[in-house]
Amino acid sequence: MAVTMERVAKHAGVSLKTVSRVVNGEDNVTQETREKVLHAITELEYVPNLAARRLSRGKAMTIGVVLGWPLASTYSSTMVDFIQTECTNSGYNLALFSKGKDELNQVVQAYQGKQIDGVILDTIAGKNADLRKQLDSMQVPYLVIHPNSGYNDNTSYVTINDDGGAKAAVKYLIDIGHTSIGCLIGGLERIQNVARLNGYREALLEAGIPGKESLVYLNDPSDFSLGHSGALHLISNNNDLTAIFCCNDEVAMGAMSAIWQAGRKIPDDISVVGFDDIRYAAMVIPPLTTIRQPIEQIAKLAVNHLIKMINDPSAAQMRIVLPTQLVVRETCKPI
Amino acid sequence: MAVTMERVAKHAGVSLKTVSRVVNGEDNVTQETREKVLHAITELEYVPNLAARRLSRGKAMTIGVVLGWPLASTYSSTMVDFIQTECTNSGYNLALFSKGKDELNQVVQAYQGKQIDGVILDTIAGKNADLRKQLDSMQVPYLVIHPNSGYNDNTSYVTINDDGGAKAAVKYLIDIGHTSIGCLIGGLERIQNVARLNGYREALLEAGIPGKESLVYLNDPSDFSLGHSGALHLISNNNDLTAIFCCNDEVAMGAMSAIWQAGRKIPDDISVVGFDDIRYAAMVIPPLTTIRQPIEQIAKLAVNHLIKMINDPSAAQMRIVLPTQLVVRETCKPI
DNA sequence: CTGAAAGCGCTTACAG
DNA sequence: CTGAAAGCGCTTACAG
Repeated sequence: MAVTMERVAKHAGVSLKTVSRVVNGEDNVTQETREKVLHAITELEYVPNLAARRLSRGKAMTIGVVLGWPLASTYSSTMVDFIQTECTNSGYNLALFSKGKDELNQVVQAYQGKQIDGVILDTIAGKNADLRKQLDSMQVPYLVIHPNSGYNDNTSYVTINDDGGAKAAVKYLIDIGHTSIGCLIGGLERIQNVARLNGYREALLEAGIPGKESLVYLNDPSDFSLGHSGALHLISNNNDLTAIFCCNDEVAMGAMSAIWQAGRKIPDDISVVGFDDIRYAAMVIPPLTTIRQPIEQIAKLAVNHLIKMINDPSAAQMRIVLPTQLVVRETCKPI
Repeated sequence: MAVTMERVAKHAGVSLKTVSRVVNGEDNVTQETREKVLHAITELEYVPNLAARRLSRGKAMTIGVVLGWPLASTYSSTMVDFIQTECTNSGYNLALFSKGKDELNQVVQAYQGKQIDGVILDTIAGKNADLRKQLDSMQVPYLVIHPNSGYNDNTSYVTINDDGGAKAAVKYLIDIGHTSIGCLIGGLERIQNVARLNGYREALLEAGIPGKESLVYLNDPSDFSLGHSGALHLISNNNDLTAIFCCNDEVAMGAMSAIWQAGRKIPDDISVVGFDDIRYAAMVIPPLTTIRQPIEQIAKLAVNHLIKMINDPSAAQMRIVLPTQLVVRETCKPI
């Protein structure tokens, strides 16, 4: 019933194996033969049966993504969207796993059941040492987006220059005249937060501005409510506060709400800078000045390298740190 | 190398087919035999090879989800998250397709290539008549979440009582004393928007409050910027405006920003009600009063019924309209 | 209640 | 450059 390689082979007057060669783009086929086969494929509207390919190849042609952040967070869903596109482009499917849904067993079973060939972990999922240990011991190809510490020496990853990004954000504030700059940051058990805090401090240091404890507010998780309570805290503890650097855009959104609520204006009274450049950053009023992460590029690098690892277990490790970019919108004002 | 049914069979001293019966939960197996097999499975840590199952069953055990909204929208990613969970619970995988990525061909090829057994369309994807026609002609099991009009008589769907939800929201505003209530609504080519507008009008009608053209602002798409420009429009055209009903939460977020920006307070000067109860609704300042959609329930019904359709092409159609619920938070104030 | 055989649609060696 | 055979790990009839 279904159009199979066999039917294509008969139609083209060649062997099944030759059809297989053409379909898989192998090169030891005459131009003439290839065209006959291609014609038959077009005519019969042949589409390969992936299940069969998977079974015979012993590959799932599917990549697992383990999410620690909720998919409903804008950063995660944007990332997954790009990963999905890249998977599709490379002939792979995407299987989603979420933390808190017994992810360790789910992933292990999926790998053993040949449902996935490799795994991408987000920064939170990557903190699960049991998971990593299990993946290591089963020799599952995997890589981490935004790694933390305590990793295997040969764990591959892709991340961004958090330090540099934060520094650029704060340097921008300093350049336009701010000196009393608050900092809203998430839990320091995550290296990204440590790096962003460092960037903040480095920028101050280079400008010769002394740091003040009361200007740094630290809490976890780094979400809307951190931004909200943090901004109120900074405002009430620093009379001269004129700017706030937030460790991500959702935190910035929380800070902005709190600032308005406190009766201050953005950017007239207080300037705000975010981090990530998620979809909402440009939509907020006023549009948020922030540090852009190259989310699409991260997704592409991760998928492509994971596929390399899948096809060649001895593939060189990948450790890439991507640059970020300051996006100036309307939440900052020169003093 | 891999633990197969054959190895389990040998280990348990039964035939391969008996193992298959136990694994698939068929009932014509003695309790005793079953336990022997179960023991062997546990001992060998057997996990079924899905690729093999797919090939032999001729089923992909995978459900496709076609998204018209960007996955980065909170409503979509929340829905997908629930769909994914339900798929996992039912032994299915999830394959994501996004509009604008040549979704028609992607889906058709995936179905022909036995990568997916059926499809769930979101409301926007469901508007693609070519897609639906193609799916119909290929007899692909599919259903729509929040359908529009122009459908086949036997298209299954699950949706919510948009009309009733909107009416409840506006009735609530009326009950606490509001009479000059604005309405921010998306394009009327989508039935959901038509229904929500109707609900708004019905509530006014029942309360004997005359409708005013200047109180309804209509634009597309129904996103943050609609809320922002719409609220400014309503404010400048209605001196007595005391409340705004928004067709979704993102629109409400836009409206809230604009209201603050215009120097008005929420809820002191203007009350706001949203729709959907997305994740951000509770995080916004002040927390947004809104109409909750049972997103999880929608996801479950959709997945479970699609699986029914997949396994029994003659399955009865499903047309479910779920109730909504008013969630009172802090954006509304009695007059 | 249990089992032996054939087949799902490909790919992987192995020949020639 | 091309092909025939065996096999991937299950399930689907068909027997008994």
